[in-house]
Amino acid sequence: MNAGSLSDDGSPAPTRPAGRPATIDPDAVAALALRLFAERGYERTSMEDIARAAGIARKSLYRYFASKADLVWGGMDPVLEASGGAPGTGGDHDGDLLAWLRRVAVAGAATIPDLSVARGRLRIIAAHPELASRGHEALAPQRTSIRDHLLARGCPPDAADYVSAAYIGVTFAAWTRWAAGTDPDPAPYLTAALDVLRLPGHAP
Amino acid sequence: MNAGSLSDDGSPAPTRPAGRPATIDPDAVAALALRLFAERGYERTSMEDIARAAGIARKSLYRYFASKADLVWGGMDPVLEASGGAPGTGGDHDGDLLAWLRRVAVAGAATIPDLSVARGRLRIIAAHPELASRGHEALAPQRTSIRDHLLARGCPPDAADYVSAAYIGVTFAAWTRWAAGTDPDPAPYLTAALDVLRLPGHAP
DNA sequence: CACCTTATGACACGGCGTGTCATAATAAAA
DNA sequence: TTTTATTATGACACGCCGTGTCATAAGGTG
Repeated sequence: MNAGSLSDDGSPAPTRPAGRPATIDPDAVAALALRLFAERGYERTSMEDIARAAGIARKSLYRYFASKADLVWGGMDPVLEASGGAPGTGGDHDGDLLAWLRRVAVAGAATIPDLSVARGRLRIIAAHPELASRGHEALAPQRTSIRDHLLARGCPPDAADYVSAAYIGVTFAAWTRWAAGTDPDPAPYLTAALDVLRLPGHAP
Repeated sequence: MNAGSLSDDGSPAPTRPAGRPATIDPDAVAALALRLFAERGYERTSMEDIARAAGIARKSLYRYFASKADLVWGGMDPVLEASGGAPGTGGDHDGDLLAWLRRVAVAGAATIPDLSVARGRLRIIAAHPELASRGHEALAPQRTSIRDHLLARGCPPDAADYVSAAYIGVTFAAWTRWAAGTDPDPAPYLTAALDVLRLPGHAP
C-alpha cells in the first residue's frame, strides 16, 4: 500500500509539519469509488460500501471528501481553477470576447492530467441528474471569475451575467457531448459550443 | 380551511371518483413553507417543522411534494410546460431562431398566475445553491423540448444541444436577475439575456 | 344499511452528513 | 531514549431526508 502516494515534492524546505503521515491515498479512493459507481450505479452504492471496499471507516472517507458528489466532482477542481480565467491564461482579449473565451476554455481542458479519467467522471455525471445538478454548483466559481473579468473590462453587469451563464451552460454541454463519444480531443467541442454565442463586444 | 382549493372544474362530467375528498390544500402548504423558508432559512427548516406548522403529518407532506425542493420548485411547473415550446406557442420560426426563442420565453412568463409569488420562489432559490442546482434539473424537460424542436427543423444535433443549453442558462440567469429587483415585467430581462446568443440559423 | 375508495398518520428503516470522543502512530524536541 | 505534540483513525450517536408498510378514519356510492 501507500504506493507512491504523493509525487515527491521537490520543494526546498516544505516545512514538514511533524505528525503522523497519511496512510490513505485520496486519489486511489476516488478511483475505487468511480469504479463502484460505474459498476453498481451511483445511488445503489453507499458511502459505507466505498469505505468497506477501501478498507477504511466511513468517517475517514468524509475527512477527504466532503460529500458523495465530491468523489466524482472533486477531481475536476484543478481544471475549474485553470479555466477560471487565471491571470495570464491566454492573455487578455483585444475586443474579441469570443476568442478570449475560447482560449480560456481550451486552456482549462489542457490542464487535465488524464483525459480518460475525466471522461469516466463525466459519463457518470451525465447519467445521474443529481450529479449534473451539482455540476452547475461546482462551476459557480468559474462563472463568477469570468463575470468579474468581463465587469473589469467595462462590460455592463447584466450582459456579464448572461454571458457567463451561457458560457457555463454551453461548455458543460460540450464536455458532456465529448464524454459521450470517443474523440480524444475536447477542444473542437468547446469551440463549436462557444460559436453559439454572439458576444457583441459592447462596441465603444 | 379548504378555502376554494380547486377551481371548480367546469367540465361536463368529471367522473367523480367516489372517495374521501382531500382536506389538505397543497397551495396553502407550499405558501406556508415558502414563508418559513424566507423567515428561518431553507436548511434550518425541516420537513417536520413544515408539517407541524401546517397541522399535518410529515408523511402526508410527502404525499403532495416529492421532496423538500419541490415545495419551492413545484409551483413553477406550469410555467415550464408553457415555455417548453408547446405546439402553437408563438407559432413557428421563419428562419429567425432568436425571435422564436424570445417568443417562447416571453410566452412562458405570461402564464405565471402571480408574479410576486414567483419572485419569492426565485429569491429563495437564488439564495441557496442547492436549490439553484435543482433548478437546472427541473428545467431539463424544457431543454429537451426546445432541442427536439430544433432537431425537427433540421438543426445539427450538436448545435441543437448547445443552443438549448445556452437557452436554459441564459433564461435562468434572467429570471434570477429579475427576481432580485423590483421591476414588474420579466420580459425585458428575458429578451436582453437571449440577445447574447447569435443563433446562426444554420444557413442553407 | 353495507361497501369501497381515498386521505391520513403512526412506526420503522436505510442513507447522508455531522459532531464528539478515545486511541494509535509518527515526527520532532528535550 | 524519553517525552511531547501533532495527526490519522475509527467507534458511537445524532438529526434529517426520503421511503415503505400498515392500520385507521372519513367521506361518497350501491
